[in-house]
Amino acid sequence: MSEGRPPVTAAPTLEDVARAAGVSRATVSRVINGIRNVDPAIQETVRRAIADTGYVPNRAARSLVTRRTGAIALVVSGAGEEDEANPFHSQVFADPFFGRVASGVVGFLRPRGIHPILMFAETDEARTQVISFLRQGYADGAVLVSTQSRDPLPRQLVEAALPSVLFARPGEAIPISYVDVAHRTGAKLAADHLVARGCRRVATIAGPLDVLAAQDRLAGFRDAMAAHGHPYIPCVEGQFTYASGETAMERLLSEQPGLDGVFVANDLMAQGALLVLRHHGRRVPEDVAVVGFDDSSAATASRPMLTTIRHPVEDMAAEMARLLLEHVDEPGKPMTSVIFEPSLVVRESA
Amino acid sequence: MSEGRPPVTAAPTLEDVARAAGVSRATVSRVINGIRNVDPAIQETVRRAIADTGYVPNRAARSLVTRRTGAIALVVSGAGEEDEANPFHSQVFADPFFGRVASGVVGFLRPRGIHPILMFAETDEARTQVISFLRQGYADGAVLVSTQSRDPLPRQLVEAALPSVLFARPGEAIPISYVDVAHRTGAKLAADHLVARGCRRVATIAGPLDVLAAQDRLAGFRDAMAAHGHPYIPCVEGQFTYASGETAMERLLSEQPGLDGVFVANDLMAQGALLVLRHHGRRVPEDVAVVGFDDSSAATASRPMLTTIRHPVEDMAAEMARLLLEHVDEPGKPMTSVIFEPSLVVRESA
DNA sequence: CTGAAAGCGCTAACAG
DNA sequence: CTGTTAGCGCTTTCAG
Repeated sequence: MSEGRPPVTAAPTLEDVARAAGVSRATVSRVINGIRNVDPAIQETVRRAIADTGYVPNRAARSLVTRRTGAIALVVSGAGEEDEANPFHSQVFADPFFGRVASGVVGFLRPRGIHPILMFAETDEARTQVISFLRQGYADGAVLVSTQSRDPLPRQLVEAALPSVLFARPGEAIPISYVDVAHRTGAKLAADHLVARGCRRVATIAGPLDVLAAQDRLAGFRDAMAAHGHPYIPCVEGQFTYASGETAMERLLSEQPGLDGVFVANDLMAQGALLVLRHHGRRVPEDVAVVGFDDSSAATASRPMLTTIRHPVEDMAAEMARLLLEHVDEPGKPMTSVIFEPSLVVRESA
Repeated sequence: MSEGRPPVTAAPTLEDVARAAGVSRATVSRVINGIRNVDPAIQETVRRAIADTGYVPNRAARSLVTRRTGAIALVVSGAGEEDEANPFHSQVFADPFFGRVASGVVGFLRPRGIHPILMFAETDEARTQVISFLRQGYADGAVLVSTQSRDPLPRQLVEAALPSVLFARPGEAIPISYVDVAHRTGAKLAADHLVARGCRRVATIAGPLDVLAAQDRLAGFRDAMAAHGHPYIPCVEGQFTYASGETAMERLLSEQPGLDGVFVANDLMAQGALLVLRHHGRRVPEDVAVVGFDDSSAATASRPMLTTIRHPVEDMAAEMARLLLEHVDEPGKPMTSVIFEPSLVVRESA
């Protein structure tokens, strides 16, 4: 606008602002960082100078001295059947669960002006890259959602002393903070509901049993059913995917043709199961009652809509981010775990 | 292990490596950055020293001097019905289209050691934040997927001279690179198929008409049908969501009870439409043929499986990332557009 | 082919 | 309350 503005080529620096305001760099720095002890009048002058020059702080320079980047990584770790046409990250995005976690993290971080760096770590090489990436100072820490309990990344993060928080209890006992849901309580809710409905021949489709959550849901369900007088619950293992739900239901039906109730360890598999049930002419919930787990978008998208166990994934993810920020701000902070309680959502399928 | 390693507190710097290798910082810097003109023997010594000290370059220091961050932003811009329980980012993650874009971007970037920063820009405030964020040097540029044609962000990016590439042609004519698919060709493919099947009373469910892609699909479909001798094609506008597909189909059915074919502007809406059709006892494809668009996961998840128009979203996204990297490396590079050709995928619904 | 030296833009003591 | 002074760790001329 006026000729006072420097050519667009070089971005204005603190120095430029200081000169324009007739103060020192330090003073400008103080007002930018909201440190008090700056004369209100001068503050005003400085602010105007900032606006006039169009100054924007240089992040690299700042983090060089503060040793903080103000960024955090959202890493998804796991195994997944690697395959040219269907790489790991693509599988991850296809799972509504991941979307909810990401959404919760973003929802918490964004009002604080921070945006997550998205990383995937499905191979040893990728995991090494993640660690090295963080050590280079691309981010101050990581929130991690892992899809298998044998994942070595949590331990690697701890060993590298990188602030991090997990979604779900780690497979091995290591000093790291995490958030989780009371899977067994959720499974019990499902069992109680099925029994209350009058189901007598109940089976279950579990998740992949190398995932702790899947183990807990299965164990919790069996325990609760045992308490109701049902000592044996047939089980088929799935992979938490739609297709594996179909396959599992198919098998369950052939092995237990008389079943009248099934607890499925997640909604995606339950959706697949529903389809197979219909194919076989079983009415849901009249002939077979189905209870899912997660209350994901699949629960309301399927027909009949799923009765399921809801856990507050977004809230849990937000808490995970909150904990991470605490650990970043306060390196000595002791580890914590935050366990959320699930609840039963009754819809049409049971 | 040995007492030679410094206490874990301070990360080793170039200086440390140089000392360990008995050379200068400059030399170490050269071997790290793969600059030739370094004696092979010294190179070896330096490499060993790097390994011994566990040195990792400091990104902030590097980008302070290179003026490059080595990071790029993946920004999703748009409107979306903001609502406490269902914020924009959560809607985005629920759409399989976004997952495919993200997956394509990640697939391209990851082998190159770069990880995207995820940002959402659904309000003016958020958009300003995105610009300021980029100007601060959090990333070297942005790939942008926008959900509405009036989005001001593309222009803002151009004005701020920030390297960026769009997914889809911008709503206004501005000098910016983008990738897109030939929507009209895709719509024509659908029309041809429906006509070839013998459909005579055809209607369409369009996407939100403030989205260019939706406009093009509708116009392309109508043009092609006109060429086949069908001058008038009833249309109901949807929002590219599952629920809006249901609503739209419901309306179409009441207004055009005799229809025997429908082109739905994306798979998610088509999935909703399928459900309504079944509800009303119409067999698909026998009574009503349905063609979707996208070939997203919804296409194979719905029953019957969708006949749809496939476009290579992942490839397009990868190309978008590739273009961005080019623009970052070569600031003067002229703008380009890359248009991909769609194809018809015949499954069960038509 | 290698080293010395000059910053990149910012914050954080430390004086005043 | 404000200015001066050191660097943060790295790349990059410029000499040698």
